[in-house]
Amino acid sequence: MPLRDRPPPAGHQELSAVHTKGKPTSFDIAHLTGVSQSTVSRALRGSPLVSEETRQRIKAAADQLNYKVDKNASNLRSQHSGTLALLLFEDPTADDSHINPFFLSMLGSITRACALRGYDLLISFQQLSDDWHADYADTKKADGIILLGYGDYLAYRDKLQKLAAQGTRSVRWGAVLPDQPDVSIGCDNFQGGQAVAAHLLEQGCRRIAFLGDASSHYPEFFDRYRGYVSTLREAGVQADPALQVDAIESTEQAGYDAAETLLQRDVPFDAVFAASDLIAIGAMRALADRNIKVPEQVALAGFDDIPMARFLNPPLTTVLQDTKLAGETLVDNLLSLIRREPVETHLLPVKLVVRRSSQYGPP
Amino acid sequence: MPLRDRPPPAGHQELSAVHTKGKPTSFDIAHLTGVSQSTVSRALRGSPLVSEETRQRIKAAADQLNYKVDKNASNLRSQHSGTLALLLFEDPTADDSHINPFFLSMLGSITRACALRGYDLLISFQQLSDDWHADYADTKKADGIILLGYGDYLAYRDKLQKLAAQGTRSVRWGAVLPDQPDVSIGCDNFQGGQAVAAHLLEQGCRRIAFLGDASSHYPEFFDRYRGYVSTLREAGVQADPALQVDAIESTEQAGYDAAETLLQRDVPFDAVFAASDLIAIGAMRALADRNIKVPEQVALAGFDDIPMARFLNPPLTTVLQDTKLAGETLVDNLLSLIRREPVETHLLPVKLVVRRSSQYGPP
DNA sequence: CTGAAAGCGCTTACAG
DNA sequence: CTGAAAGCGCTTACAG
Repeated sequence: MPLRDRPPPAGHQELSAVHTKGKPTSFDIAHLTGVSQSTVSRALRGSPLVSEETRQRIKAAADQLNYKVDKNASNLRSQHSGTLALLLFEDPTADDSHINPFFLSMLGSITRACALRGYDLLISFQQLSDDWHADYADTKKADGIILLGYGDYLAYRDKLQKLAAQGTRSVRWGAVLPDQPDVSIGCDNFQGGQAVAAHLLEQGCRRIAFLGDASSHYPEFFDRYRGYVSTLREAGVQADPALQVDAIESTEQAGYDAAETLLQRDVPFDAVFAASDLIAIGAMRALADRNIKVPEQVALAGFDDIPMARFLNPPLTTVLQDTKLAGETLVDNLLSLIRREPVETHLLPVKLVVRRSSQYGPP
Repeated sequence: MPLRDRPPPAGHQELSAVHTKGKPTSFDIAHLTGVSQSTVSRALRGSPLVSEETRQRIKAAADQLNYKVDKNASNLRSQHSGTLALLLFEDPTADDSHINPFFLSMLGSITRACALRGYDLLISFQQLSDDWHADYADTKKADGIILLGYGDYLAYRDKLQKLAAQGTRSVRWGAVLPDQPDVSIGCDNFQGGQAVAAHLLEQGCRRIAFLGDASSHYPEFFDRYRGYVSTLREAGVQADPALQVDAIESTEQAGYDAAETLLQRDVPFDAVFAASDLIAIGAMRALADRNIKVPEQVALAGFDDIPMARFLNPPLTTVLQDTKLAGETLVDNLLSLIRREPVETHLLPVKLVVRRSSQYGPP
């Protein structure tokens, strides 16, 4: 009652018949080298239980037959996949080929961090409305999930809860909040907001508008806003509610619209702090459309330091988030989680990058 | 001699003991619904062999237990993975978080195309020097591979050959060449080069420089170059070899350096056609550093239409590659290959996008 | 339409 | 250090 039709009857072991069909298996290597299949498996995975000489012979045979371990089989047996999944979620956008460049940078650094640690990366773009908890980890395609995206936190929060309840290992890029159900890693948005406000105050601005949602729906923007308010207050400047306009979508269009709204309110302002670079770009266009000069009439700053920020006209002052460190931190913490080690939330440092958009006078 | 310790002895079938340990399996669903495991498997995969009533019961039980098919097991058994792999290869770059934005767009559209067709996407960034043939397909983690990247074609050509020899199904984004070992899909670079040249001639330019490698090492650039030369010739303008400078790396720095080289040659030119937008951005900076005005003194055009092209100062005239269509075409053709259907190479249309960088006078 | 059985290609106790 | 066996959780002939 054999479980498999191979191995062939003894005596055939040295025959090259093993080449004939399909991809070679560990049994083929075993026949070729005259050891058991278990030994082949051990040797190839670097087990110390195999003698050096045997290992060499087995590796040589494997190379010769171009043998590769079948991951589906090894994953099934060992119950882990050596794969992480990246879920990039976003508000549904009309033009679907435009992803926020900041997330694209993150994606790059996450991919590299995974590769360096010997993990593969599955990637998936999801609408916030999708049932994205029900995926990779459940089907055993991934050992853990990295969540990345802007969106209404209160709307996807129960999805996070569900993920956690199912025991799915996940880390999320985002604000670090007191009562969150998951592990999150984010940059110090509060400090970033402070840095921008301090810089704009230094430039002599006093009526600094904020473009971006300032509520717990968008905690990252909210923290940036709070940092800005706190620094203004320390400087004895009152944050005028008429100078805050929502721009929830972190797109150029949302930024344009928010700036328009601000302009229509007809309250004076001498600076604009946009909650993201994309919003800043839209605001820049709205100001240009009204012939308002940046930085001469209005100073402008963004957040993220996406690649195009330095190529804008004028180049955009913004807050650099270290995406390389962020990607590595996300991956390392997820791997800790997978190994069932204790993990804490992290707050990564940010750095103000001053460019011409916020500086009065010539560069 | 049971192959598994479950199912438990008859009579326990209705017990909720199935919940107790780990993730549920198809056997758990079978016990719960009183059918065989085979039927569960069939029902869940939508086999017409199962009665509607049974299927409903099984689905309900599966939902209740939050059962998900283990992909490792089903992939192992059915010998396909429902996954494609994307290999993004690039010349080694110092700063590893900066990927060519054009490829990032492609990545987005490929990801979406995969999702729409029910496939998962593994992604991996590779150095050209790596042995990247030896990966996903061999280990059965992916059914096929999409190759994407700039690089020295002659250098990675035998890797393609090796891939093909191993029977790995793959498609590549790139130039469509006569004797290539694989299926490639690319945009009509020749026509794009023609369009740029025709436009610049129309603007009155006669001494049009070309920044980018013009050899079979970089077939895409070469095709753009050939399109440019052919259109010049048709207009009775001789392409001056002194006006062509290599910029093999498709980075801003390479563009800057190429423009510098051109300027040092001290030959007159009234336009620059950069083989990619990144090269054009570098050239723009080099020209600005010498106080040469674009477009007043030198018209400038790029290729790719990366997102930042329209935000440059001045906005960059360039050639739009339809990344959405490109991603879909790549995925569809790879799926055809996997189904062993005949597949041909494709040439996708391009579109000239005229912006201020190439237009004399005010916009 | 349904079930019992085989088997995908590994890893990992277990025994020596 | 090595081998024989069990078993990971499915899919898919095969038989009814």
